[in-house]
Amino acid sequence: MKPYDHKDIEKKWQQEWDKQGIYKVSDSVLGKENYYTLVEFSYPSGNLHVGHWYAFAVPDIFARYKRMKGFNVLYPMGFDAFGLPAENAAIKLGEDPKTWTYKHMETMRDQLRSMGAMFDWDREVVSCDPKYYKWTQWMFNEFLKKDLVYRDVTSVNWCPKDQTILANEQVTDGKCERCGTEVVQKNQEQWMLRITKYADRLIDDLDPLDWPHAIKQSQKNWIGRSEGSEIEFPISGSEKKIKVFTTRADTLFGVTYVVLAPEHELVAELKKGLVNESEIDAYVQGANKKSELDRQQSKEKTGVELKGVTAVNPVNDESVPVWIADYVLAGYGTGAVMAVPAHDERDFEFAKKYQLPIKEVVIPNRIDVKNPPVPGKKSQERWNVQAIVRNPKTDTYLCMYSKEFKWTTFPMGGRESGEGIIETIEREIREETGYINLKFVKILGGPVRAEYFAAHKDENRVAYTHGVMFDLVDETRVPLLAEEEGKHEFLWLPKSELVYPRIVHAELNDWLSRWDGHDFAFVEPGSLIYSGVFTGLDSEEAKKKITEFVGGKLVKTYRLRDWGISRQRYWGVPIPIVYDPAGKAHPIPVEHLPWLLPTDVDHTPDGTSPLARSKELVERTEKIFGAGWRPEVETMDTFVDSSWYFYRYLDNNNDGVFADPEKIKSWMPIDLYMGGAEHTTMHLLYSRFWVKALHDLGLVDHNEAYVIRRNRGLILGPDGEKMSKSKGNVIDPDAIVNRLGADTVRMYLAFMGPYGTVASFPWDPNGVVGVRRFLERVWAAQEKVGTQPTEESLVRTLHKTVKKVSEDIEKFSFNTAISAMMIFMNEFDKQSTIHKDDWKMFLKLLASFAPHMTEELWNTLDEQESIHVTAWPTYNEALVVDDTVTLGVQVNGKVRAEITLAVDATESTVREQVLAIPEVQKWIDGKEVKKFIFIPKKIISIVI
RNA sequence: GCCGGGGUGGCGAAAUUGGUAGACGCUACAGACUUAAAAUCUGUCGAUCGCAAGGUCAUGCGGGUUCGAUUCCCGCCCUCGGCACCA
Repeated sequence: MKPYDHKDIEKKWQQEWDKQGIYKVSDSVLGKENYYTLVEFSYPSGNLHVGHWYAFAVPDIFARYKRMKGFNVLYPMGFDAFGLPAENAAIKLGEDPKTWTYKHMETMRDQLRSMGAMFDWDREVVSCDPKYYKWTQWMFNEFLKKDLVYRDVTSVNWCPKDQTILANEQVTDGKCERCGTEVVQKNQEQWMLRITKYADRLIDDLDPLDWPHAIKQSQKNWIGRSEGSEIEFPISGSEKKIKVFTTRADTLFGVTYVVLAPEHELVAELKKGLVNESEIDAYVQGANKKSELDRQQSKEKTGVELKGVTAVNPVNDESVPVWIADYVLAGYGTGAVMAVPAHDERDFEFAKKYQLPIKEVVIPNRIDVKNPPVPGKKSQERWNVQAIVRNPKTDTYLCMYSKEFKWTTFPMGGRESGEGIIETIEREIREETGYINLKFVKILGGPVRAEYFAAHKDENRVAYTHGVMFDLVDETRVPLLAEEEGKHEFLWLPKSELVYPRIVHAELNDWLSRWDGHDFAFVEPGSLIYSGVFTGLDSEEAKKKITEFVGGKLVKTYRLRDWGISRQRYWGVPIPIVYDPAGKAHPIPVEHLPWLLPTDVDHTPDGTSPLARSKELVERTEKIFGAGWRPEVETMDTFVDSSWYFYRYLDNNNDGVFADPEKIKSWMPIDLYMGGAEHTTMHLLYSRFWVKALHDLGLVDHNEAYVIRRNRGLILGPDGEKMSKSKGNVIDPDAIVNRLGADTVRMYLAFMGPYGTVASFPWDPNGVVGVRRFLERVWAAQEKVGTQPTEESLVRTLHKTVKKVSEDIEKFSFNTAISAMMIFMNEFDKQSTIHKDDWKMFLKLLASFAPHMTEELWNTLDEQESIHVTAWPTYNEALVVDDTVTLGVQVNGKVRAEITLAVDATESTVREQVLAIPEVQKWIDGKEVKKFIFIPKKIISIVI
């Protein structure tokens, strides 16, 4: 036997497979169903790291398995080749971005080939190839026709020194990462895509997808649909109105001021001639300087009043002051809010800081669980006060137990008309309990509404109750009223025993939360109060009615913004637009596509878009469209490239269409899409939008591209930290492949933990050696292959292994599949021979994990065909079911013995046998067996 | 703060979704082979008490449901990831 020389074997078979073309994928194969497995294509950064191996080599196991299972599997590979790093290299090293990119792709192709994956390289897609971006441009024009593309002004990061727009990732701590200059916000006209038009569908269509819950949730939050009202506040002495968006129209009576975002269009007009105009200017300028991120990071709220300007609350004609503050975002809702400090935490904080009034208009609404309202009884509205009387000496609280109704209450009573809260409750305490020397402590906030049935009056009550706290000064008591005498027992209870519903007040939990006296806004829905005719309504109902009453509109708003795709960069898809001499934009007709990226561009930044420096581009434009015509000089965001690349794998050479509709129909939607969790709200959302847009254009017949989505985890360095050069914990896959082989590396990655769950796994240099040891044992076992029948118990193990490995691969539990194969080898080591056919069966299981080594072993068995085109083995059902099973025997829930029984044993046949086991006898110890539980194939449990 | 994952030996992890917790691998220790080392092979390996048989405790913490809970319910703690003034 030759030693296991992975270098030889891997090189040999990679060449051989190439020669035989066993990974060429046809669009249809008779009798086979198409199966499309996809992993996000990668950026050609120049070097394959362990992350790439994890991303591509492990799903290759799955793809190979599916193929052996009889599917026509497509598992393609390509490059997301436009992007910033190539351009940075051009600026820094003076290298041409295209040369740089193609050089890196070449290196990476070699490295990817070393994986021994089943990529069909004939289908490769490269997003910077004009044959590809021709169709990116074509789609842009199709979207333009359908009004999905428009031009708008948005703010961008601008470095005044480098005279260039910066991506968010090029800004660190508000400074340009290249030169350290403070970055400012600049308004810039951009090409926008109307992704917001699809906001509802992007949310609603998520439900049926087999995607991780986490992604669905994040996308929903990211889109941030919220339903509310738009309400207009007229400005006193002006024709203008401030339109606000609110989700809490029910709190309209509680508005005490209105706030505009600093960028709000009305600010410039309203500030004119105000006493504090300069202060306002300064504030607006300050806000402009800060990026959105900075603004959100400062915790302290700031603002400035538009002194002299007032807005009119449309619901009650009250005048309220108008402020500007940067906690209000120009880009969300209407850029203006009505402030209700009593019911919104941010408004509350702001109102406290600037001493603005706080008006409570929504109160908690409780329905007593113990004495709920009785239908049919008459209902009475009451204003009540409850007293929480503390005895400071014992730290206990005064409660009254009613002998008649058998309930415990605080001293309480109804307010007579005209009577004050304190006055009322002091009277009630005196009359009901006799205590007279009390010290007032505080009122526990506003009233709480509660509905209950008052048994002593046989009527339903809607009570608005205040809570008041007192300390007992001394125990002096006066005689009770005659009618109160003997009705109650008085209890002094510690705070821990003040629990609802033991104390029957439905308001109790509200008192307890207000107890420590710290103020907060009541942001929950509740019942309206001090709200004119709307008083008593609950929040939900009031939202609609109040909006209607003031002539407002019920609207949906989204956090999601339209997608700005313009980039003032070189290395991207040129936006296929030209401007006529009057400056009007025209799409470039399809016969001139691809609209090529010019090559005569100097990459030194000079404040213009690089394409603007191309002479050739202008000449080309004038030649085609006429004198005075000018080209668009912007390129597209690279997320556009990756929004549709999966169609191009299906038909990557087609010059007449982005992909043949028949081919699209036969492969799409993608059966399985694996990738990184970092793409949750960008790539996965953009491409969903893109596919829906193509669908609406009638170009594809599916509405979603990815049926199953799984996110993979992350491989960490041996120290458990993220790999990084500065930490010196980077694992170079090339070196390990060289030392231990591709089969070992891909199999170890699969063995580290479950795939398809977001977790992180530290690379263990010893662990990978362990996998290599396993492969060595398999290699050595070829010596034992013969024509003698295999020992029966090993055959059984083999068939069980087939079952287990198949099931585990389906679940992406490659780690346990490998473990099952290890168990088989452990069994096999005890035997001296195995029959050739059984050995082949095992090799097939291992083939998708260790494609090179198994091919070599397969080949030595005089097989002509590649192992990878053979069929996945099937197991014999009779061989995987055992006829006996070992069960634990529990006595009072603790396992005390084991028993091996026939699988079809029944309770009646085993009962005597189980009770006779000495260990069981010992624990029963003559006691009565109360219960005998027999769960076939699971457990026996005896209760004594 | 909000949303979403997670917390199981010295480590990576298993556990048919309520049924004998820790499969498989790594590490460590002991032994065999060797002049020696590496490699390989054999054995031990959750904690604790015990000479042993065996007992007790153990799946982040505290409760609950159940004959039985890593799994279900309630309340906490910790941790990782994402988002964060969204009106």
